[in-house]
Amino acid sequence: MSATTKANSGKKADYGLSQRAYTPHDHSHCVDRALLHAEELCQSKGERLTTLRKQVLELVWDSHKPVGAYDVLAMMSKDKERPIAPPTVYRALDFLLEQGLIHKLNSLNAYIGCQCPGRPHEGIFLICEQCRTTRELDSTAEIHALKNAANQTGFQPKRILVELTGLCPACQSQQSAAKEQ
Amino acid sequence: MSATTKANSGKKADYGLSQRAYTPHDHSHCVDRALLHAEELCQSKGERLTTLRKQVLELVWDSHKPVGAYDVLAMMSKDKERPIAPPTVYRALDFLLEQGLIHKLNSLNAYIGCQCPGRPHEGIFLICEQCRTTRELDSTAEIHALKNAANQTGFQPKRILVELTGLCPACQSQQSAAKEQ
DNA sequence: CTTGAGACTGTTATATTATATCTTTTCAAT
DNA sequence: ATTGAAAAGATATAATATAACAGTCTCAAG
Repeated sequence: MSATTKANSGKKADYGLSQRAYTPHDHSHCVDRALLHAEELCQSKGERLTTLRKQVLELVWDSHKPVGAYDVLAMMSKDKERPIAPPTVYRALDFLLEQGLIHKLNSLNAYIGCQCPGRPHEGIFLICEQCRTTRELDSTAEIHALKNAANQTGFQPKRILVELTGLCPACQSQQSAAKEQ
Repeated sequence: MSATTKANSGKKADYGLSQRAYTPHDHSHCVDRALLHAEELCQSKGERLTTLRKQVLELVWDSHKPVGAYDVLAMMSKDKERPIAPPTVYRALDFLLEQGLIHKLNSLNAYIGCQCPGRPHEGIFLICEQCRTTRELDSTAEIHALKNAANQTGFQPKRILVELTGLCPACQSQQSAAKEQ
């Protein structure tokens, strides 16, 4: 088949930080960065990033994989006498969605931390069907092309949702390795 | 704004039949056509388009708006002593999805008839946030662009989901008319 | 025609995801 | 301290979807 090469040999756009989703790394840095961004963003907008909301954000950022609302719920309830109730989690998720700090993946009913908050943008998500690792492609050109195509038909687009499901680099090489046996 | 004209004046891609979703028309034709296509397709593939499945397909095609599984359920149960159970509907929907006769709109948890079955394709959906009328844009160019962009990053895309939410031509003119008052 | 295997449907129960509503708490501004 | 608005707690329930098993239909092989 085609390009499974790891290091992008320089030709195309810089896909930046989120590429690290696929490679081992000290994930606590990602979480720290996300929390810091969130603090700053909320500060500047006069929004309240409460303990609860921060905790939910941190749990959503638990990995580079999408997390269900009830996963968050379970994680939060773990070391509590009395479990948290769903609305508590959903309200926090809704807040974070509104602030653009997380995204909802509609094909999975799950949530993932926004990899480039601040800049308002509409994500294109690359979801690995095997390991579920999900990466955000901040590619405005394609989004524009889509919106233009829609406009051509008289439709006035406002929000756009793009989710690609397939195999991430790691899972591709794993599969081809398995085949060689 | 732009092109709401019925007969496409030749310049751009042929957005064909589905444009009619926005304009009054004898919808029974759409349903008949869909059912006929379905018959032919199943025939040719050796699949069984049973009464139940046909009925579900017909109900999904009830309008150019997405329909929830439980809407179908309700419609089917209406003139029955004993109501239909969810799995019955979901199984039929799954079958129709597999055959490419309907699509699922993930942002709405709802289903809509495929406006160009047969040709395997991946839909781009234009969902009106006001009247919910939904139209399928059979635009392969943008899909390719997206897949390419994904490939550039080493991701191997398999399925793709694109949903645009906004205002359909009819609801746009309604809104601007309302403003003029 | 019979029959048997597989496909389809029925039925019951339950899982998963999400929201409505009302109460209590927090917290910043007065 | 008071208070008013926003946030969080608590209870109930809605909406969407699937698991598991039993019964029925279909159709081709005998």
